[in-house]
Amino acid sequence: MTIKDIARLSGYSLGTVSRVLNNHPDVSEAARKHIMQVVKEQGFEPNANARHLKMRQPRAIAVLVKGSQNMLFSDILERVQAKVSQSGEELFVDYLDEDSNEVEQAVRIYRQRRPKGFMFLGGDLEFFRRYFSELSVPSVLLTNNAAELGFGNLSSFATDDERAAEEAIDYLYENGHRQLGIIGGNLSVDQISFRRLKGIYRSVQKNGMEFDRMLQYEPCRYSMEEGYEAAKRLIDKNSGLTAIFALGDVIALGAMRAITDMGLSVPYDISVMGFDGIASTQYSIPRLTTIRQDTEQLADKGVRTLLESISYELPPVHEYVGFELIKRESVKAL
Amino acid sequence: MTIKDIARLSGYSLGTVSRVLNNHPDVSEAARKHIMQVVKEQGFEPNANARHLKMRQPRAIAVLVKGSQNMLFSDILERVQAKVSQSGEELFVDYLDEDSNEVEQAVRIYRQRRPKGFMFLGGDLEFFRRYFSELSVPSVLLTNNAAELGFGNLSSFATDDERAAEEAIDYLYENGHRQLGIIGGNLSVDQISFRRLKGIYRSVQKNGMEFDRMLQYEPCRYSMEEGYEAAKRLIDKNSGLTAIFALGDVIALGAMRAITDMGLSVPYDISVMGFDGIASTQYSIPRLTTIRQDTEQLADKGVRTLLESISYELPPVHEYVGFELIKRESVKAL
DNA sequence: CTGAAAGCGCTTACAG
DNA sequence: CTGAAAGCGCTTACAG
Repeated sequence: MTIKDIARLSGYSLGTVSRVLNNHPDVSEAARKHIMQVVKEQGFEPNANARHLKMRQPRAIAVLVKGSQNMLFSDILERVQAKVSQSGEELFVDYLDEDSNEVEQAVRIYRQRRPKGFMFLGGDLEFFRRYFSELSVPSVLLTNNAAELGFGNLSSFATDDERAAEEAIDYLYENGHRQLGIIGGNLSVDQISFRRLKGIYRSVQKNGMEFDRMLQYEPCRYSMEEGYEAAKRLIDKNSGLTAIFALGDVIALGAMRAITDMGLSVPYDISVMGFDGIASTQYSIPRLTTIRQDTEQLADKGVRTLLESISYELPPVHEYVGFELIKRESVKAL
Repeated sequence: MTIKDIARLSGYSLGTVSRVLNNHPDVSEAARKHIMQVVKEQGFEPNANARHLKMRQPRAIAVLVKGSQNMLFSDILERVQAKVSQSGEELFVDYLDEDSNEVEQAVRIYRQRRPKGFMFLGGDLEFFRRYFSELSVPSVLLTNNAAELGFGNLSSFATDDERAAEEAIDYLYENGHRQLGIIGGNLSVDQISFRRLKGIYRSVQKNGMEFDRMLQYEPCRYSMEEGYEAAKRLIDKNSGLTAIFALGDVIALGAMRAITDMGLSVPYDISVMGFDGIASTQYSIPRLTTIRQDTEQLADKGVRTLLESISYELPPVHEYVGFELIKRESVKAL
């Protein structure tokens, strides 16, 4: 079933059928009606490959997601999908490992499929610095700020990780905690955890606290499993801790389990705080105190900006969206 | 940059370049080497639209996932992706709402993109019965058994939900529980929960227990939030329960939170058991006793069967993969 | 082993 | 308002 069959069946020419299918104005009402009816009857849908080949400006927007198990990203993706499909665009979703090169992958996808825009859920600025110049279509990076890169076709929306982490530590400080442990991330590689660490230092200094990186920090990846192990290592080498700030909720969830397994209680022996605000933190026992990233804003601004910069020539924008410190049960006042 | 440019740059014809790109055997070593070098230099990738348009037998496999927040499906998807990309195939992933019609969506995708196979993560047999005949490419349904439908191009791999649920209840019975509550699913619509319910009834009868559907069952969707509410409703109307079996882990996690909020303890006042075996059940407090579905087997058999039936004409296969009852902390012996 | 040519299913100036 | 025709970037018989 091709457009040719529809032409034959309707008695009109190829061109007219195509015009009807593409909602061109210069076609008679009679033709439109008749052709649409045949299209319905046959359940015909134009072949996307042929269409894109011809149109040179394809409909699809590609989304690259770093980590398929990342609940924060699934949350954002779900919203992005709703908004994009509402605007009639097509979405092409691709998942990558947490530490693979999303920009190289985007370049590959660009050459193969010519999407008209890219949305990155998570991204490493180093990869962007090195490879992004090969990408000429409008793009948006979510959850990481790319202002310093200065690319003309790359916008970004993120949480102000530094300020958010600073507030987290301030909150712990206000609640009487002086011996803090930090788990998660990897300062040398990952800018996001680096920024959060920076905010942590700022609060530590501002409040006149001590911070011994050897004794109070354990890096780990963003998973419950690694959060569990990191918390154990940290507590093993530093038994004086009264609170642990995890750089991600899943890390925090793993840490709470580890603390419990060590015969300690959250929050009576050790308080725990997370970062992200994923749904399950509301149902954990105890409920997790965390910094909620505004996934709705992130998705909304991201999609709007991407769509706009596909339609018009616009300068890139780099914005922080609000975050919220959610006080729940996992932090105790000393 | 098209294949034409590569032809010009390398001094060979279009056809030869194409042959090199597609690894055809009948091309000289010299030509292959030279052309590949030019391709490398230019970072050229053939346009997928043109290729698929011409080849009529496209590379892509489409995966339809019901529910983007479903951790069981993300787990399976991650494995499916690894296996498929390892075999050099392309993957097209599309997410749907939990209750939207995946088969209609597949028909739409088929007409637009002509994938050479479909993989369904989750699926409603009613939708398959009504619409699947419009799909003529090899397909595999995961986590639900489609044997009764008898389609020649649809295989399926699933957990034997009935037996698994029966074992779950047996286990609760062996541990002294007689007053059971069940939450989750919706017998009238959803076959999977219907099968689990069937297994539950079987165990109940076999063990000579009582079961009053009004007082011992609360349907709900697969989310922590609904699990939370369902558990509350159930306990409110029936205070004698000693154990709750949730038809999904996320439901169970929500239920544990609800029980705790009611001032009760898991497992000392009420035992809780889940279904699925998602990773976070290992880190919840208490750790959740559950039925683990074998996502590795599901993904492996699913991908292998799909790939094979794309290459050869094979009769469909419908198999159950093993499951495992994981005994953890949320169930107490009475 | 290689080139010239047809054709995949569409869209869109160009005439009329 | 409509049709005939060119062409998007590829692949693959068909000759040689």
